[in-house]
Amino acid sequence: MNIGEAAKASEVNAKLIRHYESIGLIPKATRTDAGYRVYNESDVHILKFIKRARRLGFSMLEIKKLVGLWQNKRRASAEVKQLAVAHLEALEKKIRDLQEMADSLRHLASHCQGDERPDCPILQNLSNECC
Amino acid sequence: MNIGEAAKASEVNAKLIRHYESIGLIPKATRTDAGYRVYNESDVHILKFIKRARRLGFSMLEIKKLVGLWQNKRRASAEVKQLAVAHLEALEKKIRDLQEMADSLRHLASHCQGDERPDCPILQNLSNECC
DNA sequence: CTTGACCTTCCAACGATTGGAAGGCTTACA
DNA sequence: TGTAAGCCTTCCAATCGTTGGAAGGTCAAG
Repeated sequence: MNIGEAAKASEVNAKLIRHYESIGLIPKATRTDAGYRVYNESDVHILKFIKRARRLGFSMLEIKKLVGLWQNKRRASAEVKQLAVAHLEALEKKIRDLQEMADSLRHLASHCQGDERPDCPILQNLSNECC
Repeated sequence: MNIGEAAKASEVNAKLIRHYESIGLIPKATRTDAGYRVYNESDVHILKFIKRARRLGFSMLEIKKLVGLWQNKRRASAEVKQLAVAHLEALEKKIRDLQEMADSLRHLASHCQGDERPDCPILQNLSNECC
């Protein structure tokens, strides 16, 4: 399987696969005589694993650790859970932050007439010394 | 006021002020003979405006537009509101996405024993062909 | 006159991904 | 056998907002 076929099979962009190799997230692929990267089902499996972890919002560093734990048959599930919970808490914090922004903005927007007149509580708020 | 004083007054890092100038978000500051940037209260006001807009999650491009609208006394509040609502919707979408990630992860983590044994539904899920 | 605290510019990094350019390889078709 | 399309390769750059450092000039106090 060359990189294009592996990309199709894993649904991970070929460029991204090379990138993952360059940052050491996946091992260096073996090459054909012409220098083409060669992949097998197992490599595709790792790529799919990575893609799913990305969908859960894990960072590359976290995924590197997850892949390591995944491939270590003797890992303790506590290690995985700790990583997952830490990430979960980061996600929840980010959600709270965004929620706060959205709430403020919703409040401001709801008080703005949104017509042709210049008066605008949104700009007033951004402009105000207070708050 | 030199850049350090303006930074203190606006609570915007001096490096960031230079950066904002370089991307055209704020006008080029006048200089002393020695080349030092000079700021006044009005500049600090703009910087505070920018900082508050950042806190609401607006992008630099959006803030550039907001500053323009803010300084245009004849703007229609509808223009501001449109910008705000578009950003609000983007925020809400991001929140939904993160919420989905968090929900999935919470579900997985809750089913993981988190002990010394290797069995781990989190890794199983990431590894699975299905889903 | 020196020291330290400021200022200047330029260059680079973060994280994850995407894009392009320039060149080599493979495959299919005339 | 030639050639053209469509792969592959590497390298470099851009995104976004911010932060960091290096190397050098300036200012104010001791």
